[in-house]
Amino acid sequence: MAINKLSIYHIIVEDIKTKILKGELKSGDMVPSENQLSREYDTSRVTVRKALSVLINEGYIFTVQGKGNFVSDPNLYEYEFQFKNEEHSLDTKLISVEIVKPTTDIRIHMQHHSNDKIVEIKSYLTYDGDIIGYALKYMPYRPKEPILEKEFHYINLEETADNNFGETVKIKAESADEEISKILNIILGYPILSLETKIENENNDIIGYEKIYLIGDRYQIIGE
Amino acid sequence: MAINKLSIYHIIVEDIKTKILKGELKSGDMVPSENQLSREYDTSRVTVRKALSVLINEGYIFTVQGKGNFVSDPNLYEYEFQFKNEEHSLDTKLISVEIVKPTTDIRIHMQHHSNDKIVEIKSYLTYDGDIIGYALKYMPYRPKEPILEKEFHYINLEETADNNFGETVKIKAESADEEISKILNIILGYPILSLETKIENENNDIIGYEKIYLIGDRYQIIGE
DNA sequence: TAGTGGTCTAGACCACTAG
DNA sequence: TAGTGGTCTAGACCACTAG
Repeated sequence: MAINKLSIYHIIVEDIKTKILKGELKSGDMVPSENQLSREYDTSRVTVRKALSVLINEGYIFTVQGKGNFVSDPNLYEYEFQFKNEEHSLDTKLISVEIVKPTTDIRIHMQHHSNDKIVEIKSYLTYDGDIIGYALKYMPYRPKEPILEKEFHYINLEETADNNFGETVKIKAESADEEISKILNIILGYPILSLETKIENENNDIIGYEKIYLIGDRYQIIGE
Repeated sequence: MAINKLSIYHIIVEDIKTKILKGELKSGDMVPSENQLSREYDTSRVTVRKALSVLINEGYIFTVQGKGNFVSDPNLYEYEFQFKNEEHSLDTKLISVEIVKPTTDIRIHMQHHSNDKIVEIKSYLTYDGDIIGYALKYMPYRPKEPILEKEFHYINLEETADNNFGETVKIKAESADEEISKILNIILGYPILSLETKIENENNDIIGYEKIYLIGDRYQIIGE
């Protein structure tokens, strides 16, 4: 096997990875600034940014402009999950599935600190065929590792009863906004009851985030 | 919504994407060399490389040192998904599936701290054919590695199995805002019941986010 | 050998964040 | 305001490819 001469940015990448793996840099910690790293490695800022881009791309850190780069939560590189319907008359109808860049809001909800794109699933909630709501689901998306030939499975969001993981639910009364009103064919400001769900694993990491918008004057959610 | 001024590298990215989508650049075709693009866009090679790195990252092209950059196999960024409808009365109707830049709100929800695009799925929730809600789903998006010829499979969202993942759901009663009211065709302030779900993996990373908007005064959800 | 991408310099100015 | 990341310049030299 050939021994590759490490370029400066590779060295920086390996150093920071090592610090993260050793625990010297923990989740949420700020990585030394670009200027600091430039001085530390006696290199240009461009080279430092090249190194950071690699780390961002691999999910080790994430960037917040004006603040710095921060260590991500431990990543999952495989996402297998599906969405499941409630076992009631309430049903869903797929609107769209997209792989997108997550918004800040979504990232916060999902505690998604990496640079990874996420899967967004939009669907209608129907009851006896009628659209009574709108559901938004978010999941981290990751391509397979080059070596690993695995498939991504999106596991049922609803089925959480039989697992050991936790979930948090928020129930809100909202007014239909432009997007939602369009989607649900209701007027702006129309009251909406929303259910926001965070799916967590045994480490309390959020592995999924879902928000369901129910047309507010038609349904009332009673839950826990 | 703010209008983002396009940087040079963004322009290059969009131009090349357009050419690929229009078929002017086909799978296997060589992208103009870095020097050619530098001259064409009257910019530095560093900026051109920045643009190419974005395209590489998104799976549109791949690099071969000493030869050039080449358009990836279209199949690489296509993804398949299925949706299963329970035979219940509540149903969903797909509105759109897009790969978009996440809004701040979405990023927060998904705790997605990068600017990566995400998959956005919009759908109606119907009941007996009537639109009763609107669903927004978000998932991280990642193109496959150029070399890997794998497909993305979006497995039935509704169909669940016993999985090891968790989810968090927020149920809200909202007032229809402009967007939702438009989508759901209800007046501003109209109550909306929303269901927001975050799907997490075993590491509690948010791998999916969904928000469902249900017209609030028409339905009542009973669950747990 | 000519052309390609890979790494890197030593700056510059802009945008965003927080006090 | 000071510090951070974002974009960009106008070069340089190295590594790889193919004729």
